[in-house]
Formats: sequence, structure tokens, C-alpha cells
Amino acid sequence: MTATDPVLTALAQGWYALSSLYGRIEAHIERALQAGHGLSVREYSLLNTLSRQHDGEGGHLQMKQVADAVVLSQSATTRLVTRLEDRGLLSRYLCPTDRRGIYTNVSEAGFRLLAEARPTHDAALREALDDAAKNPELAPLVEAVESLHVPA
Amino acid sequence: MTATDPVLTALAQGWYALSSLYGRIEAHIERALQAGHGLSVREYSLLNTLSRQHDGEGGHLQMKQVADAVVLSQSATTRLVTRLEDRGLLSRYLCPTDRRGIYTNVSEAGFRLLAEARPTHDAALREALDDAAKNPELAPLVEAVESLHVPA
DNA sequence: GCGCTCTAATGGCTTATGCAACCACTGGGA
DNA sequence: TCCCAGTGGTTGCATAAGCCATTAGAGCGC
Repeated sequence: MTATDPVLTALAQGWYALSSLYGRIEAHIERALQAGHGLSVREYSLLNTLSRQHDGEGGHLQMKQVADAVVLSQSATTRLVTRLEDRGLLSRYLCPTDRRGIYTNVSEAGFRLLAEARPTHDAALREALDDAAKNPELAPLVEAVESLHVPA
Repeated sequence: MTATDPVLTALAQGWYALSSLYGRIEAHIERALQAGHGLSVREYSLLNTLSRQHDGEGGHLQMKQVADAVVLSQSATTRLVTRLEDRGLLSRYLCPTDRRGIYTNVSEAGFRLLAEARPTHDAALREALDDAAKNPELAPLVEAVESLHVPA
């Protein structure tokens, strides 16, 4: 098992490419969003997620589900939401049927900021992907990401 | 531009899947490595990178290249390497041809720890991928990662 | 020899994160 | 009605990261 199992090694290479690609894109978008709108990638992602959930039928998310959506611990999610609430980008309210749960509403300012930041975000994403595509190790993954046109 | 450009939106979905997948795998491996060997994902990744570079012909990495490989700032890299050096897992030495540069050698203990941790790492990776594959949003990307058998 | 640039380390400060302990509320029993 | 296990959220503490400025040692061109 200490000897390099070829299958596992191939997987590890895939994982290495994935994390490298993620890191590069994240760093690039982070700089762009931070400079242009004072938002971190996570904050943008959270706002985006919450805004879409709200637009939907009636499925507001509890904090726990939010934490899962942005892949953060519950405590980190609490603080992330608190930060955005303090900035007036969203508000919390108690779930009416179960007062342990907490829902959120993105405010007008939140939607506005999100709309402003979206072009920045998408452009930075585009740039980061193009840049990564130059690296032969990452190119296949880049292609995979680009072809992920979720039809549903 | 504020209206959702379909191409960019598709890209953003791909990016969302990528970062979600990354986050899940990272968290899963982190827990496994931390519990079993007192290593963080970054520390493991650094050790792994350095050990492989050393095994190669003669291409030892300078700190700057290391920073790029693990996608960290230079100061963070310095500290990461320092931590591992303090734990006796590697040692630094001056690059003989350009004494500004600094190379590293993974120690016996470093190789041993890496060898011990590798099965844990690979198993956790396998689990995380299998788990993610259950999610239809992530499944295609999982497949892409799995098929990244870098031939060269 | 003299500056200019480059690589790395370091200290100071701010921020974000995870874990674990803790509080608030719910939904059963007894 | 009271108690209690389980769940959702928040807070205390420790750690790691980024940024910035600064220092130190080397290479390099003039």
C-alpha cells in the first residue's frame, strides 16, 4: 500500500489538478471582487445563493442548509451572514413554524451590489479559466468546467 | 450586462460546481488527515510535492516555485515550510548555484509520515468523490476528475 | 566599486475559519 | 405538566492566512 497504487495515484493527480485550478480561480476572482466591490468570493457566493433561493417559489434556506451550500462550518456561516447583515445586504428573520430555524432576505442593497458585482465576477472567471487553459495539466479540467452546461 | 448572459451564467454554474466539489473533498480529506496523522491538507500537499520533486532528476524547487505549486502567498509559504521544518519533516539548504534561492529536502521522518498518510489521503479522496458523485450537479465534474489519467 | 533588482524571512496587524462548549427551541414521553 | 433528548444557531478560543513594510543576503550591470 505504501508503493504507489497506480489507480489511486491517478486519482490523486486529478485531485491535485482540481485543487490547483480551484486555487488559481479563487485567487483571481477574489482580487477582482475585493478591489471592485469590497466583496470576498464567499460573500459573493452567499449573496448569489440566497438571492436565487429567494427568487424561487417559497423555499427559503435555513442557516444549516446555507452552510452546506457554501461548504462552510455552521459557525463560519453564522459569521458570514452576520457580516453581510451588518452591511445591510440582507436581513434575518425567525422561521415562523420552527423558531429554532433562521431565514434570510436579501435586501435591495444586496441585490444591487450583486448585480454590480456579477460582471466583474464573470469576467474574472473567464480570465482565470483562459489563463489556466494554457497549463497543460489543467487544460482538460478547464474544458470539463466549461462544458458543464447544466441543461435542467 | 446586468441581465444574465447565458454563456457567462453557464460558466458560473461550472465554477460553482468546481468550488463546491473542491470544498467537499478538501473538508473530507482535512478531517481524515488531521485525525490520523496531524497533517493539514496543505501540509500533506506540500510534503507530497517536495518529495516528488526530490525523487526526480535534479529539479529542486525554490520557495517561489513552491508557493506557486501550493497556491499560497510567499509569506504563508515561508511559514508553512517553517512549521514542517520545526517538526523535523524537512530541511532547508541554500541553492548552490544561486545563493538567494532556497531548496528543501524532505527528511526520513517526512517520507515516513507521508507514506503513512498516503493511504488515508487516498481513501478519503475516494470516499469524497463517491459521495459527491451522488449529487447530480457534481457528478459530471467528478467523472472528469476521475478520467484525468495524465499519460505523460 | 556602486547601485538596482531579486529571493527569502520576519514582524505587525487584520480577518476568516474550525472546534467545542453553550444557549434556545421543539417534540416527545412519563 | 414537567422533563429530556435532539436540533439549529451562536460564541470563546486557537490557528492560519493575507497584506504590507522592512531587513538581509546575493546576483548583475554599469
